[in-house]
Amino acid sequence: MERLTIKDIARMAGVSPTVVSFVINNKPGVSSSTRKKVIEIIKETNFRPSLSSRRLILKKSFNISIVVRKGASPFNNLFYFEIAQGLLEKSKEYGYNIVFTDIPALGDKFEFPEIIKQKDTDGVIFFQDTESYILNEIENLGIPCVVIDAHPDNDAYSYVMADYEKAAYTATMHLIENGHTDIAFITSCTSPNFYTQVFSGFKKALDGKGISIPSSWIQIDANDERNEESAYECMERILSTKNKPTAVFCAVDMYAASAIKCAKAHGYRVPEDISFVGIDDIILSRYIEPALTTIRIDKKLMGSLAMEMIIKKIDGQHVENVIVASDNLIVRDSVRNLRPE
Amino acid sequence: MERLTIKDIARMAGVSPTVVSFVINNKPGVSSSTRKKVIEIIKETNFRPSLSSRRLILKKSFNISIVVRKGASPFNNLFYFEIAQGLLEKSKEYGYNIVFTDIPALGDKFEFPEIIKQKDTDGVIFFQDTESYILNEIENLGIPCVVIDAHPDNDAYSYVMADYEKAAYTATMHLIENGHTDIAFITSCTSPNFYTQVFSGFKKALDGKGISIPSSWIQIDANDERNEESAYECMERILSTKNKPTAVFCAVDMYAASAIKCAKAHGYRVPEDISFVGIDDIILSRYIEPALTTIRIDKKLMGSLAMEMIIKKIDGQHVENVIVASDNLIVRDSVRNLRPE
DNA sequence: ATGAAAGCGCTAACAG
DNA sequence: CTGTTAGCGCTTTCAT
Repeated sequence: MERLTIKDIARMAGVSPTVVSFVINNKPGVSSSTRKKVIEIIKETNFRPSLSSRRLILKKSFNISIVVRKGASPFNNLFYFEIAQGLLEKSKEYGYNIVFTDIPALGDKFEFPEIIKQKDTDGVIFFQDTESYILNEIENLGIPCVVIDAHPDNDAYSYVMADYEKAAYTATMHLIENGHTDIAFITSCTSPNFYTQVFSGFKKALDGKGISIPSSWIQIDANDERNEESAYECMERILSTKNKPTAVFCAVDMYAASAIKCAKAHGYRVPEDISFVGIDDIILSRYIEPALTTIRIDKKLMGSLAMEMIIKKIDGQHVENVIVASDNLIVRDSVRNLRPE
Repeated sequence: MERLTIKDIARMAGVSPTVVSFVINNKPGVSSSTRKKVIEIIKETNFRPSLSSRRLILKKSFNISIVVRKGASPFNNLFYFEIAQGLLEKSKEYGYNIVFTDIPALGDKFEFPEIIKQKDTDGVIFFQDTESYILNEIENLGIPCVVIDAHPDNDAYSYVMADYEKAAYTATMHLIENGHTDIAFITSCTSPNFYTQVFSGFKKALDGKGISIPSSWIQIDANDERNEESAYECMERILSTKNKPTAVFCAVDMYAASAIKCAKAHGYRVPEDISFVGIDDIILSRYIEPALTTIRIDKKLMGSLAMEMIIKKIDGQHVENVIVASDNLIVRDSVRNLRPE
């Protein structure tokens, strides 16, 4: 079965291909009667114009690449997927394909995927922190890009990120509102921007209530590569101080999972002896024991916002970076209320 | 900066576009000296032929769509991601784009994504169970497809799936080898094929040792939609029988997670009082307490096999369905050894 | 071994 | 308002 072309439709409708093209593209300059006729035939025949031809003449690929980091942790992968769903939904409205690619893990020999080298993409969306030389190269190729959930040092690139300061503030305040004043803090500091945000949110909450804590309760050596062990060690250090905190705020749910494991291993009950809050609301958080109270980061929203941004950029419009509100507290079982009822 | 074309390269090399096309496509009929010259210039200029043109003339999209179910559980998403990585790796070798799409959740009004309607895809890969009328429609459109990790009722469609019978057998044998003979079983039966496989693996292990169990220990009403509650209820039913099993085999890790939760809630210690094994090795399994002993299903392998299949089908070759070996036991902490040391 | 030319299916001047 | 026509950048037949 031969594929229909615009010519066939034109013949069937008794008009020229131009006219058909016009109605397909919703352009003015066609009498409403012919337009109606053409539309009817298109519907009847279930005709779709060849994307390949349009790509060629329009010099547009109708592809948007999403690039993820090879060898990212499974938990990050889960994020990716949530983000991807946001992207996908939006992409449909605009007629773009979402094509999935990856780049080597941090530190490995870097190379762009073929789709980018061939410029078979109208825009690219990076997931999470991306070295700026990569972003530079993309820019050099003249391809618009936006990065999702990174913590950029400057505003040279478009991004959509979560408001981690607000998240940290909300998490810490929840502890305070439950009567905690002896609050420890576990975070990473590999991304300066992330660290700054999360720390200042934490501090703001404490300062607002005039709470002070020993510096040994601030542990900044968790990191994503050795997630589990690093956060575990942070918790051990906190537990080895003379005064024990009644609660610990973890910058990321994964750290909380490890820290809780550590606390239990040392004979503490959670939340009876020590309470925990995290940020992210990863799927795991519902399954650890006790289920983790946390701040939900809306990855799907971030995905659809990023999609809107990249499309604007492709269309040559100016875009503002966006920071999505991140104060959605999910109360589960990891925080004990110290207040008298 | 204007994009280079095959014409430019031809001019620079002092040959005709035809020749350039020939060398790009590795076709014979070019003297090795001119070939060398052309190759050199291509390298120098970093030239890549326009994919759009090739698509048009070759009538090939160089796209392979992967279609996932909208609203699938986050756990499935994680599977998807692993599969996607397998696909991705392979796709690079063949120069296809992997484009990500979704279809409505089971039961919702069905519609194909645009990329398929437009036939802007050379093949499609479905993730997990897919209604056969959908597969039929794709076939009608003349687009090759393969489905991954489904449990097809017949062999009309190409698929790659895990050997769940073997997995079930291996899991159950592990229990038996640890001295268990009172073994309960939690599964779903919504997919007849899956149920049959898993049940016969379980039975085979039991029969081999002449073990018999009360039928009330066989609970088949777990299901993926209400994962958590359904498996929990299955476990409650098992616990309400007069004789308690010393172990339970769960057809899927998720069921094990819920069943363990249930056992603990009823005051049983795991694995001291009751042992558990699952199948899948989802990420969660390492994090529940105790960490779950399970059979690993290699989703990434399934992805890359599916990619090889779809490419063969696109090239008009015959393909055999593949069943990937699934007896990789991952021993963790959820099984107690009843045997004297 | 190389080149000229046609054409894939569409869009967009331009002419009528 | 409608039609003619010239490409987009490649592949491929057919001459040479």
